[in-house]
Amino acid sequence: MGPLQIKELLQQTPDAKSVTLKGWVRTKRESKNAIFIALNDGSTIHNIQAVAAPGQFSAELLLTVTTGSCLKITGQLVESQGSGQAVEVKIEDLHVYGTADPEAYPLQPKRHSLEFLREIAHLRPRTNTFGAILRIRHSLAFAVHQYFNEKRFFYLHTPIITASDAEGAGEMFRVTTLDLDKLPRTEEGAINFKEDFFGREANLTVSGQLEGELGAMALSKIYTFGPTFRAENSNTTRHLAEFWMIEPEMAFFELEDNMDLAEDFVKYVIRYALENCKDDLAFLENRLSEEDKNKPQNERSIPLLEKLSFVVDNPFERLTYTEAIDILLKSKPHKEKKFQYPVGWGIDLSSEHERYLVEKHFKKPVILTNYPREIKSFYMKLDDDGKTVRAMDVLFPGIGEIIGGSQREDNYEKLLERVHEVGIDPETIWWYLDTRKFGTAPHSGFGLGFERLVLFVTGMSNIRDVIPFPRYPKSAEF
RNA sequence: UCCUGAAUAGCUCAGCCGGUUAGAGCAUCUGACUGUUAAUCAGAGGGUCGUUGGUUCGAGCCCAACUUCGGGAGCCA
Repeated sequence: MGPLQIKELLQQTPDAKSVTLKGWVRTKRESKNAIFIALNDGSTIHNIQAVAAPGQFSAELLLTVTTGSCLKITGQLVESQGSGQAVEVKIEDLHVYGTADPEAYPLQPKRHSLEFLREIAHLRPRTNTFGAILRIRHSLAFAVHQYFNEKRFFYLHTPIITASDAEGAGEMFRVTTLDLDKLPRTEEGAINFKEDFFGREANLTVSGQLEGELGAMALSKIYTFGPTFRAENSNTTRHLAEFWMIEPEMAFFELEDNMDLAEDFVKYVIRYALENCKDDLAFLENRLSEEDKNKPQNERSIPLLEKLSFVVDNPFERLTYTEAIDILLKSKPHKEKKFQYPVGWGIDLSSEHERYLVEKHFKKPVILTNYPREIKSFYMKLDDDGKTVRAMDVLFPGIGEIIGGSQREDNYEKLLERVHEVGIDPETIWWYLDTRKFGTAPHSGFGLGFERLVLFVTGMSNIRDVIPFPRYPKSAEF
């Protein structure tokens, strides 16, 4: 099963047993009586210190041990003579797997900007910051599956390629095998997609929800967790063209059950990270507070662990859209005309409004419900007043909307009416409408953008830094 | 896509009112020192200033376009 990793070795008792280390050099320090090599293999944020005696190895060999080079070291695990670490490895044999020319290797032992690291996304996982982020990302993904498994949800694999263009969740990436230089035409001159691979137009999915509902109407509780694609020309710190989405869908869940699940779920995965990623979170918290030292007092943020614990330990604030509008109308920024966009019943809340509610008024996560039907999707269940729908958005400080969900319209006639209203051809989603024809049931679900969750938990500020290889307009290098 | 700011050494930045040979810190290399902790001290090498065009006797600095990046907004998860 491979050699012991540094994470395990650091926990062992230093009894001079022979061990093998494999990893990448972070720093090398040479002194009169000893040569110190800090080695990291990504299993933990911590490095292990390996020590050689001067003259033990040739100068030529030592010259190739530079930051970024990869080594295999065998030696004895002993108690460290220096302070700063409990154990270290007394080197007996040293082999260089791969060198890293210090003049050419871009990661040197100094602080680099996140913007620069984005340009070298193939190497940035080797930094402390990205190592921590990627390990936390893994733990959160694992917690997602563990949570749903414990709650008896089934993991449903919804298609990545879809022929449905009715979801209305955004611009789509086209999938085709047609020769772009020689497009087949119909007699009318339009592109003839009958000759395309699927015999029709196809795209990358923008959401697995509609297929998720099909699963819920058979298995009762399902969730999806997969990549999602939006061809929007969005250039922000919160959007990606390719991102991972978690979408549970539950039969016999009403809006309140949906909210309970969303809150419980988010708290569970954050708690999992708090319990299982202590070292990485502590590193990121420290990194953030170092950054904060350069900021004026009033712009400093609360420490990361404190922020996460607060979210886990306190109930989310729940209120209706109508109540939220009332709060905004009575708010100071509205009275002083500080809002850029006008406030009034019927508006789609802009991020300044959401930020006011979450960050200024309630100072905690907020769940907004019962939005006007006009600003929400066709599949959301109409309230009895006919004006609002059973929608819910979970808003997080600094992130904005992290979850969007609703109770779904389960009445065939009402759903069909909405389909016509928003201009969807019912023929294209006949299979979706069939669920309301055959054994319809009240059901609910929501979607959570995984990267936004990772953004919140790591305290990072740009979504491009919480996915290994971000995809966004004009960027698909790696 | 819109608004706004930026682009100078490997990285992070400074560069005065347009004027001789473009500076610093970190990194790298060399030396000294040291059971060191992203060590410390000294020295060295390294850039034609994003691209194109323009204004000018003269442009890193002024103007225009383009490209890329940051921040904000919209769309959303």
